[in-house]
Amino acid sequence: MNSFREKVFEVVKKIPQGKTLSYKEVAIKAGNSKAARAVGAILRTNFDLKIPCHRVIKSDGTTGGYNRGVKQKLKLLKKEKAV
DNA sequence: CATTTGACGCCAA
DNA sequence: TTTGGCGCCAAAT
Repeated sequence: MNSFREKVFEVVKKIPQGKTLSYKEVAIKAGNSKAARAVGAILRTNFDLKIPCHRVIKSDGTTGGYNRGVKQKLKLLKKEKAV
């Protein structure tokens, strides 16, 4: 974790299957409770399949966006949360 | 280097 | 409940 993004990646990678964290939660775990926006920017610019970014949603409960398409994100969440 | 944009969050009206 | 405004951070231009 040499930068904030590294921390964000670590946090998101640690999200267990069937669970979802809000951008703010991820930001807090990464060390900046106000960097929710930055988390989205980071996940958006970083395409890493090792990062289950589909488990990161808004605090409102809405999914937000996804680099593979919101439809895919909804489907993944539905499947993972359903189990 | 300065400015703008955006997968966000919270508050007030 | 919905809309508008402000704050915060990282990446893109």
